[in-house]
Amino acid sequence: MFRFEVIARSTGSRARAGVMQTAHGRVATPVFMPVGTLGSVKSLTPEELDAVGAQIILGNTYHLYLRPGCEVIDAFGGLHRFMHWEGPILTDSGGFQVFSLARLARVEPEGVTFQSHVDGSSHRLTPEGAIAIQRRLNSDIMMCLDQCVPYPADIEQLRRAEATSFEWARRCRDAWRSGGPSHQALFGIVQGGMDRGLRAAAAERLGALDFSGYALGGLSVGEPQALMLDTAELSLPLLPDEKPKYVMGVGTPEDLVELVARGADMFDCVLPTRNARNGQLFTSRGTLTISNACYRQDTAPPEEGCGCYTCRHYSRAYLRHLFLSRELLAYRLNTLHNLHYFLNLLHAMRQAIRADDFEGFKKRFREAREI
RNA sequence: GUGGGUGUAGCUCAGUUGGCAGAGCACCGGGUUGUGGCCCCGGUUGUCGUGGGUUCAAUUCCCAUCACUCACC
Repeated sequence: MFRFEVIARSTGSRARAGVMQTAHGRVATPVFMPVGTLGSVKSLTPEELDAVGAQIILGNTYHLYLRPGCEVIDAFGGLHRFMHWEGPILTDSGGFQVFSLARLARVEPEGVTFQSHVDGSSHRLTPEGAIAIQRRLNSDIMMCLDQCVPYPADIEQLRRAEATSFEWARRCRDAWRSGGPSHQALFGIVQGGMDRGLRAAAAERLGALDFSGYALGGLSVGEPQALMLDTAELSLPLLPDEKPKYVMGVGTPEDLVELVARGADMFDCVLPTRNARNGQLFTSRGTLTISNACYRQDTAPPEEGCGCYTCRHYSRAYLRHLFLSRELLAYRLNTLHNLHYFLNLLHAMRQAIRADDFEGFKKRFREAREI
């Protein structure tokens, strides 16, 4: 059911364009996936997401399992009908959240025991359990349970987390296969921190497990951008060329351009949506902090020439007013603009790769920010 | 009219046994990378109600006065 095909490659870089076929539709890559952790891309309806160009969105196992709970989503046959989004959905396994949100996470070979950040209740998440939950959510792409390590970390800590993540990946794959042929895809996640030897070994041995696709985890966890890019540059070519490659949790527009150049196909990041709610707008010339006093009487849209709903109808002065007044509309309009910017950026990259002009695209992208 | 209370940053209020005036919020910048509309980091702001007195020094002690406020008549 799940298929991926590379349809164009850039000659001056590793950038490539492809098509991913999922149970709920096709996705053109490279792609940016808006994050809808709790079954909603915050402040937007699915119709608006569609209109702004979203092809696939993210949901989160950890969050949805804790609230509203699988039995609620079961009644709808999965997340799609529950949230009224009939396009593709990728669910994160919850590994990252257990370590970033939950209290008292304890890792054992069997799985991870943690306390809910919602009500303090105790839970255990195992690789098999993570797959079982994602089956019930009925996502198009499931992710393996893994262990993410902050930066910096010592080599022993990295080694242990990578070993655990690999073992869990193997068990996730077995659990996935044990149910017979599935319309759901499963991606493996490469860990190993910023240690080159560990990363390379992790990428190679995970690549042998024949997942539907592969992800780089544990990036953008506090390391300098150059180190993140170096780590991705080292790891991406070591993963099977015919499979989609997903860099998790990244990143800024600059990060995305640099990672596409290094062969990445998929991204997700909270930056466009979260920063929208915090008043930061992304434009081709850089970021714009809408609360700044210089926009108080500015009648121009956030970005001149931008085709998004927000820029076609509203001024910086009005958006500033809405944001400072904490009006709900501020979150919606800012989110619409930022997602439009990110999705449009990826659209432009796909076109450039297909026309084999990715280098030209990069040049124009950089020049716009230098003005 | 009588008695009491309160006047300190834009707002709500600390404080000083007399020694360069503080907090929270607001405001102004910055941050945010597999999401808690959260949070974090910097910064600006004062005739200390007014006028006198005592003192080397008063926002602080004393006197007067004004404003607001409460109780009683």
